[in-house]
Amino acid sequence: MKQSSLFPKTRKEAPKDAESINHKLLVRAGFMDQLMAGSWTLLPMGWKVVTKINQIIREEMNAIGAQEMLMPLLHPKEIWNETGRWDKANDIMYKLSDPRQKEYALSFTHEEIVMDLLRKNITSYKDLPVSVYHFSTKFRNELRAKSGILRGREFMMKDLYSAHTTEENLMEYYEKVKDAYSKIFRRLGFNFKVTKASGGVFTDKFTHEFQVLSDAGEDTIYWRDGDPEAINEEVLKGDKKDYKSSKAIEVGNIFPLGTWYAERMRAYFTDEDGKKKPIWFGSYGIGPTRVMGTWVEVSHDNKGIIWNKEISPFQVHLIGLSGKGEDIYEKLKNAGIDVLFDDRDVPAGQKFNDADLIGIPVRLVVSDKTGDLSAQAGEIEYKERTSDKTELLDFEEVIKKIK
RNA sequence: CGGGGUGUAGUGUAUCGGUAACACGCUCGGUUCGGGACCGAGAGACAGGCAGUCCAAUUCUGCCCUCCCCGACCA
Repeated sequence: MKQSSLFPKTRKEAPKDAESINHKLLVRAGFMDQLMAGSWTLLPMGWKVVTKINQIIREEMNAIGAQEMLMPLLHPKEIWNETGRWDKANDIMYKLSDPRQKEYALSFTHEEIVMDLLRKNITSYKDLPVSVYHFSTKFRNELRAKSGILRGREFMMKDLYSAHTTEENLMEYYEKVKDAYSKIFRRLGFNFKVTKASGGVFTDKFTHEFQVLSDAGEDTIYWRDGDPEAINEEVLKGDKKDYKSSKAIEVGNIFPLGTWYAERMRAYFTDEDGKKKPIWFGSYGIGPTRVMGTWVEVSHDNKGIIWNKEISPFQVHLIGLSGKGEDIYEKLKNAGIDVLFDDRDVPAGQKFNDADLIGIPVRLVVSDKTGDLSAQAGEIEYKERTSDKTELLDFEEVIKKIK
């Protein structure tokens, strides 16, 4: 991608209302744009980042046998009435009606929809277990959207649902998902804690949250060294004196929901003894857009964002000075490298500042000073976003470093 | 939803009763070309909206809206 045609341009100043780090940096660097409170466009680079986050999630979901699909976002009132959540979730659910007065909800989650699929398609214990997931928009009427992209009214979520014949089988899978989620957040590079929490409007049982330690978080979690899990303040009763604590951002949450949904929606299967039994159910969510915002909160400096190679919008940022770089750009592309080539006719300082702001982990510079592969010796300046050191490498060495 | 802020060119700000200025950005020309370079010339705003006060309102008053922050709420 040539930076001269990248949409949009970077900004020198953050919007004046922006206070949170992710809001300031993601807007300045051109990753997202605000339409209204809690509502964001993911601009081309922002979408690339989210796509990479999604891909990591997808790989780990597929690895535990989950099947990807896509469900509607416009839901009929009737299905929400079946569980009583049309009224129970009134505060958070966007409701609308069409010209004929038929009422709908914009999806804030999909338990009811999956349960409907299950009752239509699952008849025997032989049909279970099943786990399905999708990536889609969630609408939640937050009383107060805030903190940039961390708490929006419309955001992306990967939600996974699993169905089982027994509680044991559900809990076995629940643990699998817990491991898969841990693997995802480890791959993404977060310092996070698996945290015991309550279930909110979803279940009376305990649940687990995946909490990234950050002052920008809304939750407070407690843990003791050596414990496998932290505890959310909301469920930690009693003495906190032996615990360490931190603010944290919830990036994922898993719920062992049990048979509550199946009982209300008549989703039964026939077991080995020919008896009708309710399906055991669990749901599991990760918010990729919040993950992006969280990454910026925990990985930036005073110059800009610092992506890691897993979710960086591009693998390398090639800066051409004095009109150089085009041939290196072509070579990198041909080598399969996803490169952002700053071919703009602007001062070098502006290019370097933008590179720092955008935060691609590897920066290459080609100029009169470095020489040019097509010319003679061929040297490319190599620098990592997190380091002040630069070194001169030839093309092959650069490729080796990147891969 | 309660409380507190906020709203002026694309962005960030100034003016604070006499009809809007500056910086950045943008356009054109020229000089530059390794950390947002320089010179010159331009374009760009019925000052969030609606009422009201006043000879006169961006400026004062009221209502509404917006966005941000604190709280409540919250997969």
